[in-house]
Amino acid sequence: MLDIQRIRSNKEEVIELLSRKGFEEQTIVDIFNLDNEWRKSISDLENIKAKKNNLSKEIGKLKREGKETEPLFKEIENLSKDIANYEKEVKEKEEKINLLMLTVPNTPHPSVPVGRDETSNREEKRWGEIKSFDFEPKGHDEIGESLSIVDFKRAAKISGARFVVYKGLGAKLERALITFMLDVHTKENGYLEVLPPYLVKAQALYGTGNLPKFEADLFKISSSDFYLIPTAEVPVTNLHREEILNEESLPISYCAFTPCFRSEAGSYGKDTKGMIRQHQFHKVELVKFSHPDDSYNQLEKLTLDAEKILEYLKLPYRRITLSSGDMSFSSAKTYDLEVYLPSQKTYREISSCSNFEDFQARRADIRFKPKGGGKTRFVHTLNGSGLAVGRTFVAIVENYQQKDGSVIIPDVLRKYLDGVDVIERV
RNA sequence: GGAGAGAUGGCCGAGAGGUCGAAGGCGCCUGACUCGAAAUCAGGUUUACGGGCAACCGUAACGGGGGUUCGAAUCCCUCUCUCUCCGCCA
Repeated sequence: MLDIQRIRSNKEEVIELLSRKGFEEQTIVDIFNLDNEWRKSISDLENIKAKKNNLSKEIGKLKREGKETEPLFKEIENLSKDIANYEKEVKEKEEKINLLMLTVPNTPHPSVPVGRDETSNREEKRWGEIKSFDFEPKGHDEIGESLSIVDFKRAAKISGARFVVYKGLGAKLERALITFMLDVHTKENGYLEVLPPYLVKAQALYGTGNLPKFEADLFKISSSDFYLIPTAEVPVTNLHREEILNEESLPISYCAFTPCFRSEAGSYGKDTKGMIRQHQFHKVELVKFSHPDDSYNQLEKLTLDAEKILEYLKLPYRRITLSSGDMSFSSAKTYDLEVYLPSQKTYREISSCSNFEDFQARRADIRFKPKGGGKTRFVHTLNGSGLAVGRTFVAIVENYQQKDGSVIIPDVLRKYLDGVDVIERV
């Protein structure tokens, strides 16, 4: 949620910034006008209330002195009627404003390239060498099935499309990746591991900005008010909901492994084969709560922490800055990390690292008390995948495939796989 | 799932229709004393919103929502959460 003060005092600037995200001006104008009306009404309302409070006090005083109070009651009755009317008006305006405010996306940071879609994304760097194969590299789904480490057909039998069953060394490789990533982040990068609930209340999803706009992307439990988390970002960011943190404790860095559940509504026909786009996948997520002055520095660090995993695994990748139009609703700046997939001869997203500034903190009410005293301020929240485990699995299988259909295990993972250094057909 | 108890400021804890934004204690801040510190003494110490250049003024908040009343932390309804006991389960 934006600070409504920004709309009050810098309406034109907010409109311009949001237009970069393709957000229409009218909503901001509506909010601005409603807010003006609201302030007028609330001011009137509070004046009447003050009058009534004074009369009530007066009655108390007269009663104690044993004096007549009857004459005051008529006046109070009128004031009460006025109050009821104004209250209704104020409440209606508040609700309207709130509803609108929840649909306003975060403003993009000035460093974000302006553009309407991914064609305006800016490549920041490339790392690693793209392997040249002396054969036609296969897709991970084909390799995986021939090695019997994944099974799409049986997954479909159980759960339908966009699911996979990992088997044998496949299951073990997935598990190894999770442990490996968590080890790096907790032992080398200074994150505290948390293991949060996978079912959350709607309130948590409002906090991160997934609701109210993106209900269709989520799985909701029909027998209760729970939603399945689309990412660990939701429970972990809400860890400090409605809290006032110590300034000295910032930045707070968490990493969390969770499954993620996404309905993938509207992505029919996209990535239908293989494990790229699933209803359920695993992810190790990095989440930071930062001092506002430090958050862009923390974004760089967090992105490097995610890149480190790719570098340890020797997977070629590039970093891009998403353009204003390609960025998510809540984000002020996002780096995507894309790993190279030989079968597609292109880079595919494997991590998305964002600074939300105070957008989520405002929604979830996460603040800190400045050291020298003064008003509590909202923290900045950040998060990034470190990494999407399923897609890392895909990248390893494809990049480490050999002509005979086997897959070499990257050095750093072997100790997690009881020393297995290659997955071969049995 | 059944029965009961509870939720008050950063924390503990009083308050049982008006003088309560809320006693008292702890903590924290400032000052005095001290070479300095501890101890002691004095004062201060919630948040959000609106108005104001500001001093400050107003409104709201005692778990959330609603109600009774001129007036609610206090009475009523409801929801949530926590604790205890029983059942069930990993």
